[in-house]
Amino acid sequence: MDPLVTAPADPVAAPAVGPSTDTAPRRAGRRERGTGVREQILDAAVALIAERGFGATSVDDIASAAGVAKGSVFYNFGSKSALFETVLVEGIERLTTAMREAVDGLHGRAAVESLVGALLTRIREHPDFAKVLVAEVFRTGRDWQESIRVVHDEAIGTFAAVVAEEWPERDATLTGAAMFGAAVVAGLSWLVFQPQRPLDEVRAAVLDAVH
Amino acid sequence: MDPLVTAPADPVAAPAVGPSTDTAPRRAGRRERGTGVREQILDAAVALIAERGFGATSVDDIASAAGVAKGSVFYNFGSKSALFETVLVEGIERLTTAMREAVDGLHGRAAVESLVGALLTRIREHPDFAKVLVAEVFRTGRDWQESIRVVHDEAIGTFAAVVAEEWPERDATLTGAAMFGAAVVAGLSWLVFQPQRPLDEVRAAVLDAVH
DNA sequence: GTCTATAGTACGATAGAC
DNA sequence: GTCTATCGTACTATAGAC
Repeated sequence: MDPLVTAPADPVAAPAVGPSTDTAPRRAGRRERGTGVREQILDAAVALIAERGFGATSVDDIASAAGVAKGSVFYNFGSKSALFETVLVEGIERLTTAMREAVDGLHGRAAVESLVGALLTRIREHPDFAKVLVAEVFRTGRDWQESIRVVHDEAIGTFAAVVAEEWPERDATLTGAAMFGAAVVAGLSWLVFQPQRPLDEVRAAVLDAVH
Repeated sequence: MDPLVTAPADPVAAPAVGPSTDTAPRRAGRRERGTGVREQILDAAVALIAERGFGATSVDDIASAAGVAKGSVFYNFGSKSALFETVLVEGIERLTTAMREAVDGLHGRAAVESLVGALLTRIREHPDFAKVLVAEVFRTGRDWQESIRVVHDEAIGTFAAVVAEEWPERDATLTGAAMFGAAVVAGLSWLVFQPQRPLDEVRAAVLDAVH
């Protein structure tokens, strides 16, 4: 009766090296994503919080999944809440950038199609952040409420701008929320419950539903 | 740096009566919703968990919001997880019933319109459960995963059945997920970010988006 | 800048009076 | 069946070695 299912392999699986197997552990030459203590912690945090939720994920869990000591988490982020807020803010930036690039120069139906495709692509490539976003976006009264409001306004606002420009008779904000919701819920249903299907089918279904 | 902040007035504000100010505390004559220890606990739990999340809500918080002692929570539900699973299961039952009644005898576009209206009405009347559902529905690997899968399948399946019957060329499950997502996200955006607007406008916007 | 060790607290759950 | 009191644990955060 236990989950397993999705859980697509831990980000790092705890190398758990001692403090000084290498004397120069962070030479900072060329560095890929996920390298560097800070990035490792962020990656581990988003993966664990997506599965279990913020409250059910301890800093111990995050630290050992990232292969660092707990003290390093607090040194780099100050508190568990601040770590989570960093996860949100960085994820929002990436999501917003991708959506803005997708609509750039497009209008009306073509803009919606591009936006839905970009959103589904991001959900496929970063499902953990998508889950965290959905779980937190309607929750009021937490430390990171302001960051959440930004996600909501940016993500839905991108759809709303297209609606306002092309279909001025519609309510842009609510229609934008509906379109965003259609793409996100279909996208996560796809990844969580039937991940083998190709992206094109999902995009087609969303566009069938929202046109 | 501690939370506090919002915490918008407890549902019951802890009457905190001693054990026997009344010698016959539960005569079980006529009883409205929310009366009875079990129902008070469930109501308090869904309200608090919707705002703060499962992990950030303690059994102490739930007990005092419900005006009962912590021991009563464990006597009635056995564990914090089991309490939450009860919240989910009972909410699912009510949601499913409402949606099934809404489509009964209808087909195609009329069925979709009725379904969206029923869903928005339920979200307005029980926003706490809607928030909990959205927060948990894509999370894998928790105690109540099976209950979550049931919510997903029932709620989306109701839309999917309409799609399968009326538009057999479409992918019923994904299209149903998109429609469900459109209604839920627009509905919660409405209640959380612009609650003054009338339901009709929200329904119209959702139907604009999904037609 | 990362580690280990620990302080201090809050939590889930249980036992027993009433 | 609900209460109060308490047990044991696990957690966030900090201090200090390296």
